[in-house]
Amino acid sequence: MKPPSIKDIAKRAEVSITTVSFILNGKAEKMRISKEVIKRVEEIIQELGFKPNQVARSLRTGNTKTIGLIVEDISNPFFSAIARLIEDKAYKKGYKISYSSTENDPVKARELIEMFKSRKVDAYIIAPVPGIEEDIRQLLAERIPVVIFDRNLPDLDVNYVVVDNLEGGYSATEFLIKKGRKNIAFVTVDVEVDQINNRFLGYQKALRDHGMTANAHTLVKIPFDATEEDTNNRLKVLFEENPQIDAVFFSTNYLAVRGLFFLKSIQKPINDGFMIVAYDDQDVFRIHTPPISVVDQPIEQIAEKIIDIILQELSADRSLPQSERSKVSLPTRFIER
Amino acid sequence: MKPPSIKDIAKRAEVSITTVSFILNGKAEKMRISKEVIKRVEEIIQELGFKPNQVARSLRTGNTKTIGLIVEDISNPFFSAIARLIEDKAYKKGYKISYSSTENDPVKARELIEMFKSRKVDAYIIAPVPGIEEDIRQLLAERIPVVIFDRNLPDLDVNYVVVDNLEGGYSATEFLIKKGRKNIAFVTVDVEVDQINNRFLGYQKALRDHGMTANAHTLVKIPFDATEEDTNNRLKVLFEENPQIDAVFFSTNYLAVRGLFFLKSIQKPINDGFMIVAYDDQDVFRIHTPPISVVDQPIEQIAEKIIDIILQELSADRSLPQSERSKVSLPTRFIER
DNA sequence: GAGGATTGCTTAAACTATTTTGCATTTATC
DNA sequence: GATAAATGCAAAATAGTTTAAGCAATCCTC
Repeated sequence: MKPPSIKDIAKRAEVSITTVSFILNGKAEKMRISKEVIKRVEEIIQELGFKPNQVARSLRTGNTKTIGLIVEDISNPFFSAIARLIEDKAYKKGYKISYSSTENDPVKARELIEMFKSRKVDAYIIAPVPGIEEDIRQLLAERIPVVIFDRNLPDLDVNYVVVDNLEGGYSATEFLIKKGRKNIAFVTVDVEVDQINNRFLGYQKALRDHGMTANAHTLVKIPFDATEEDTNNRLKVLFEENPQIDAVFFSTNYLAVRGLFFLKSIQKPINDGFMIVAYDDQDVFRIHTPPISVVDQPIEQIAEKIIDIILQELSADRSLPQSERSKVSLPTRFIER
Repeated sequence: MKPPSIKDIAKRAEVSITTVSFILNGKAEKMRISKEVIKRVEEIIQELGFKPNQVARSLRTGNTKTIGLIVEDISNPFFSAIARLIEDKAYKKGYKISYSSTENDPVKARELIEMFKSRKVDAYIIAPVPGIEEDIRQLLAERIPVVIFDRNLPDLDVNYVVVDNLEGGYSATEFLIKKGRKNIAFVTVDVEVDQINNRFLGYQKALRDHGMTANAHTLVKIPFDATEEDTNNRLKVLFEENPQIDAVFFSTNYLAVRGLFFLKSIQKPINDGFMIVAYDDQDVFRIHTPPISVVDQPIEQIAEKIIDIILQELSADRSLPQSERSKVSLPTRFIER
């Protein structure tokens, strides 16, 4: 019992396929199809429960009504929250989302772009990894809408939505300094991405502005694919070799979570003598005792901006000369707890 | 600068489209295409960077190499973790995932299935809502692979992967009873889904087995779309009207999180005199002071089972008589903290 | 009042990029 | 010179959209 095709509808209504197509696509008026025919066809569509085959449609029209979402890890709360918000808005415009996780691996990222290309997704939303600049440039050359977010790729002229990570890093560090911290460790992920770099630069700048300098010994770079155990070991070394540390700034949400577990495991209390700040406002940080101060990213705004840019480009006449790229940088908000 | 099509390759190699197609699909041997031709064509494919148009391919072959994932809310850590694990395995077999969130709304769920149908996804992974039985039955009638998970739809003969929620509810409740709790409240979501019902039944059974009965006053059903404020108000009423409560069992992860925030806000301590258990092992529960005991679902196993079933059905010869449906129920694990 | 344009409706055929079936041609073998 | 093997292609099919054209009746113009 195959689902009916447009041909079945046409046959049953005793009109041509074209006529059905016009009616389906709201061109009945323009093509001056009689009210009776429209009614008859629509009734038959109802009756047989006909739904146009989107694949055939895509082949002919060249658009799939699908947006490709490429992130670092869809199970990271930051990305899944973004995914959820984007999905909602896209859905209202008839777009579906296809997602993939890169694990910060440029090879995989490139493969994913290839895969999405062959699937002819209409637009791309990408949390990029360095090393895929050329692939993105390629997309742009084909005039396919692209927005990158979370991180920028500085030498690429592309729409982006990021937050001011330098400011974010600065505010977190300054907070700690004002709380009298003298030895602020910086724990980060060992990936050369723009947003992480900026968080570090903000940290560095805040230190300098207050007459301090970053200490190479208390800067820990943890590989993205490090296990929890591995992470713990590195943190252990950090604290053993640098007992003077009186605060830690974690540059990513998941590292901060691991850090909290680690501190709990070694029973190091977080208090007036030892402070923590994290990136991203998540439940864990609010619920922790004591609560953890964080640099909060405006997730709703980020998602909204992304999808607005995408939908706007999708609806724009692509034959016209391209308008300016949208370059959006949103402020972070430091939440003191 | 459009990407090249198979036609361009054929023209450049001075062979027919058919030949290129055979080479692309590894049928060159079988179709006795000469080594030289194969080599020449492959070189040109390389040179022009040709990637077959998956849309055209799908139209012709009838499969899209896409799996539709329909969950309650992709930003819920339980679902996003599942999504991530499924994605990995599917990707290795050349499948992509398209996702959507139902918000427990049967109307939206039905629309999503329709949308996926018109997009001709090859298989469905669904965390179902009551009211979509008929739509799923329809899919099954068309012999499309479907796995439902998280919740079962009892009157449907379909593959499913669930956990033993009755046992889960039982173990959590029994733990509290053994800890000497006399008045255990049950806070749940007001949706008639199988897994939530079973958690309640487990709770009820444990009470009965220990000579107690569920108290209707300490059973709180919170609408799925309730705001946090709304949730707080309901919890406030619960505790004000039932000061005798000495434990709460939250039937879902997000309600437990809200509950913890609420308890924090009214400064009600969690200790030997007042205990909490939650569903799903999440960071928040582990990091909380004191740590919260939970009913842990084996997420990796769930994801693995789901995708195994799907991939197996996708690779099976659909013309053959259908083999038995897979009905998987995995054990939960109570983690005492 | 003859020829062309317009109107209102409908349709045949082309097009999208690929797979697949059945057939055609060439070359080698005896 | 017939047969078989080797090699490759034409054309149909997939399910839609879109273009250009057809038809009959009416209107316009010189």
